[in-house]
Amino acid sequence: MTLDSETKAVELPEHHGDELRLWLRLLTCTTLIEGEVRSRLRERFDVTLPRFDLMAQLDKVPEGMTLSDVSKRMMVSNGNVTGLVERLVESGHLDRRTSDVDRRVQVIRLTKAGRAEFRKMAAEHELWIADIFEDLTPKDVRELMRLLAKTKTSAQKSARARGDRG
Amino acid sequence: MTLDSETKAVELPEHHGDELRLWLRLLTCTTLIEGEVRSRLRERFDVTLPRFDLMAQLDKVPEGMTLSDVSKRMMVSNGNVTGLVERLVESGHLDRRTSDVDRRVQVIRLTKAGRAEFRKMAAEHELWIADIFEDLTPKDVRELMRLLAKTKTSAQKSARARGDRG
DNA sequence: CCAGATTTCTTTAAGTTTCAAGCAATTGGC
DNA sequence: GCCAATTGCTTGAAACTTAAAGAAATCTGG
Repeated sequence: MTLDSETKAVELPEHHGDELRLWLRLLTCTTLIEGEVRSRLRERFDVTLPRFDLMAQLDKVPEGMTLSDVSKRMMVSNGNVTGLVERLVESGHLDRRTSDVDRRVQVIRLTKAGRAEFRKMAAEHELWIADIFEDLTPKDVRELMRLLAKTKTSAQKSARARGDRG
Repeated sequence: MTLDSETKAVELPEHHGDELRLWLRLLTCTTLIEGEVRSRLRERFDVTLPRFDLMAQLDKVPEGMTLSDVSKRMMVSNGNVTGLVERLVESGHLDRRTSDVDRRVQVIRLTKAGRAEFRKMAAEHELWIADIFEDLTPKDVRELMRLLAKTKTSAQKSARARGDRG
């Protein structure tokens, strides 16, 4: 933040409207896309977005993850994951077992059927996303990636500075 | 989308991973910021994000809005708004009355107390957002605004093309 | 005027989400 | 070995959310 000599008086209320508008636009974009993906998942596969997201996390790690890992990666609360996993185990998509080395820990994995179903959904999902972002040039995509990376870092810094633990 | 002569064979599976990564990054940023704002609203004002968002919509229109208007603006379902409004009327933040010209319609407004409380929260909220985006230069902000506008248009087009109605 | 379609809102069921409190297992210090 | 702190997960209450179905009011085309 550059201060050109004395233009910035101490009491001048700063102008933060631009950041606020940026945040609202970011939120609008995400809500819009999320709603679209949610609709398509429901009508095409009769699956909810949280279930899909959880399965997506597990697909990346064949050997499985603990509930805490999932919770951190998905940025949702522990209790939330407990319920989600319960329903996905119930429906046969997930396999759950207690860790041998630490009996507090639950390790969950995709079942064979769960993985097959996820892969099928993921393939289409990727096409939906490509379609949703179709108007963006490869350069736009790169530039957005860069700016969002910067945004993420900035937000994390701000969260850490506050204490992170409300 | 430019086709340079014959480089693009019909059967070539296209590469869509970049768009997917972009979507995940967008989602991460939003989730991160939303969680941060949610925490601060709770610890500072003991208010939830949906309540704050609803009040923000109403603050922009002193004469009030119908529930449908709110629903469209917030991009949430009708039933959702019904419950939210109910609780905010209960707590004295909102005023609700049936339209004179159309008895199906409910018009809601901020009460004096509701408006005062919202303004207080909004002022701090704006500072939080500025802090969260602090690392971004004014140019970054402009560029992000531009690219997100393009993203929004693209997503809306994609949604419309699908039918928008499940 | 009137029957059918549409719009606005509410209700219902199922699921998602958070926070806070609590339990069980493990770890670390002594 | 033992006690305190920590960690991993579950539970419970309240709120939020959606989709779908329903009720009430309005609109529309005979």
